[in-house]
Amino acid sequence: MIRSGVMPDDHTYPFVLKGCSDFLQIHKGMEVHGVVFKFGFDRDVYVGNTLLMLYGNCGFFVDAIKVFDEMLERDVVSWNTVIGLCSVQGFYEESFRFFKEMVAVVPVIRPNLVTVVSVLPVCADSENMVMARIVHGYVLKVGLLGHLKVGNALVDVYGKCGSEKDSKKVFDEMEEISEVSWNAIITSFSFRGLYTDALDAFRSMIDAGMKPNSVTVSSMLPVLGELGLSKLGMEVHGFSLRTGIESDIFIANSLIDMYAKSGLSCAASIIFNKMGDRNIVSWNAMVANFAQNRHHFAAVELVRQMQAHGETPNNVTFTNVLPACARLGFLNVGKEIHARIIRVGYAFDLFVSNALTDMYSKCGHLSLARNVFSISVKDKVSYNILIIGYSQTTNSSESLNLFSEMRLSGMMPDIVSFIGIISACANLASIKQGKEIHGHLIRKLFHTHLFVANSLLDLYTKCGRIDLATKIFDRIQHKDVASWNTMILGYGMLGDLETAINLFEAMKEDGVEYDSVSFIAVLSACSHGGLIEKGNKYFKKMKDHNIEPTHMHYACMVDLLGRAGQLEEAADLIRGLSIKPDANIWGALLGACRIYGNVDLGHWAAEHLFELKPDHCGYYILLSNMYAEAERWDEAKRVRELMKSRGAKKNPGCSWVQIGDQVHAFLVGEKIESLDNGFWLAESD
DNA sequence: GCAGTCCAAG
Repeated sequence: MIRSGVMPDDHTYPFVLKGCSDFLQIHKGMEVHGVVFKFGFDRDVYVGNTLLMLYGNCGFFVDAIKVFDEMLERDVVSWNTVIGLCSVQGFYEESFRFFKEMVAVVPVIRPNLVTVVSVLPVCADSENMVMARIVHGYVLKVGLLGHLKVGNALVDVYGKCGSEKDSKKVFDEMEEISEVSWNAIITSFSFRGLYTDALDAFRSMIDAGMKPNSVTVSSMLPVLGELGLSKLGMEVHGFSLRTGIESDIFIANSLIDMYAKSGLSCAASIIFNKMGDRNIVSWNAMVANFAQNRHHFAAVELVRQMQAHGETPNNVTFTNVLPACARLGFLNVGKEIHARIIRVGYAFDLFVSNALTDMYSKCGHLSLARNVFSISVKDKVSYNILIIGYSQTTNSSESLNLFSEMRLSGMMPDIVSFIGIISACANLASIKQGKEIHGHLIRKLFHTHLFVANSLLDLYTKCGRIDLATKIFDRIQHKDVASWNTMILGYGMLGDLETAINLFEAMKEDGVEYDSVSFIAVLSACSHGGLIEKGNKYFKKMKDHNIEPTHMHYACMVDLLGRAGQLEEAADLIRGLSIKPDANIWGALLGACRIYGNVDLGHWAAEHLFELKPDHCGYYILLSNMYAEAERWDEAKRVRELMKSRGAKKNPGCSWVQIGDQVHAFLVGEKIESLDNGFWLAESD
């Protein structure tokens, strides 16, 4: 053009600049900017707007703002562009400032539809309800509400700001509704955790004759997963296959999530394996699938594999894999991950730091958990993790301290916090404090919550108030397996074995499936009552319920046989085990040998216990006492010396609370030594 | 220029 002698004018430059902007040719663009400036064309509003877009698109945000500031004339496009740029950069406050300026300072230029639908998502991202209402007010004032896109954006923004009621109100008043509107209202509900409402909206959408699209499906699948409606999920899966949207990566990812949350781990794996291309979300969903469905090792392994596939773990990956480490007790893997988290800068992510706190707590390192907690941002969940963590240690009173600290820092305790402190009171056998909390719960109407009621059962049974526990138990509408188990354990502990066994039978009639703990409860009741036949019957019954006996079940059986004096049978049971016997099993045998004075078998059991728990003084004392009773003084002395040489420390004296605690812990399957040892220990010490 | 997938505590 120039070569042919025609001079470009102010109508030419916007096109040239637009070209530079679209192809991110910043250097060419700057050259043109120079020319424009030289000829004074930059005063032209169109030229100014294209310069703004050029710098904005090429990532030169500061230069873009400079252009905007220096513009002599601005139109609505200039304002909309600068608002859009701020929004892309995440400068939410600047977006709002420009919007407000536009409304107030510039009377000729009125924000239009484009402005509104640019600003509203910014309100949504920053969850700024105040700003959303300001924009909404403006929309009403200038009559923009009739526009479908404005309505949709409002429905969305209210949902993201946490007010599904406002979403619904806008939605109901909209003149025109599209699938986008339906999708927006569905996500509003699901964002607030109102999954049933989301499902209702989805059904209404179909009733209204609107066809769900891929966005609808990818928003609905997590809802179905949360509600555990895998059947409906499968139907939606079928729908996706028929309509050909199943190859959409969002859909595939949410299918993995839906199947994972419904406990259908294999179905999730099939989707994952079939996927053509995967992104980080696909891998994360799959890690979550393994972690949530108790394939903890596979979860850890998959994080390795994803890196072999060139994917870098992010904050979500870490929050997914840490619970798996916690459950496996993989402290060292957890520490490695922690180091990695610090290196890549995710340590300040709330979810990540909470997952780390929980990992350390579950691995039994409360002091490390506390370290993470103290240097991180905290929310209710952070406190709850530690409250629950300490509640299961000998330092349960720390739970109560944290509970007060949490309230002092202005956080409202929720159901989980209460479950934690009730559990702490139960471990402290602190009935007075427990009752106070119970009263508090009633005032808050939390007491009817199943998990809360179950922890109250635990409190009262541990404190020996089975009468109060029974009162609560009878009032629970839909008792779950834990409610029944706690009561069976409670009666078993009290020695009311008949009631314990009756409850076990009643549980089945109530339609509640037995779990592993139910059998521990009933077997220990049988062993305390010397009910060998019943015990054997229940032990055999486990197979019918597809429950693999664990160490604890075998320990109960050894205890059952041993207490009844069938020491050889108990020893045979141990010899025939396909798993390596643990301290509980040997401990049960040793306890029984002590009762019947069988020194040889006792010695055999103790040898294994010394190997498994060399620092534990109780076993040495027990064996030494047995030799002493058999008047085998030399051997008694030798065991005492062995104990000294290994540095095993005597436990401080046991109060009845600690004994009760050990008894209960034994019954519910904690790895604390067997019942008798607790009593003997107290006696020997 | 409006709608979408993965995340911690019981």
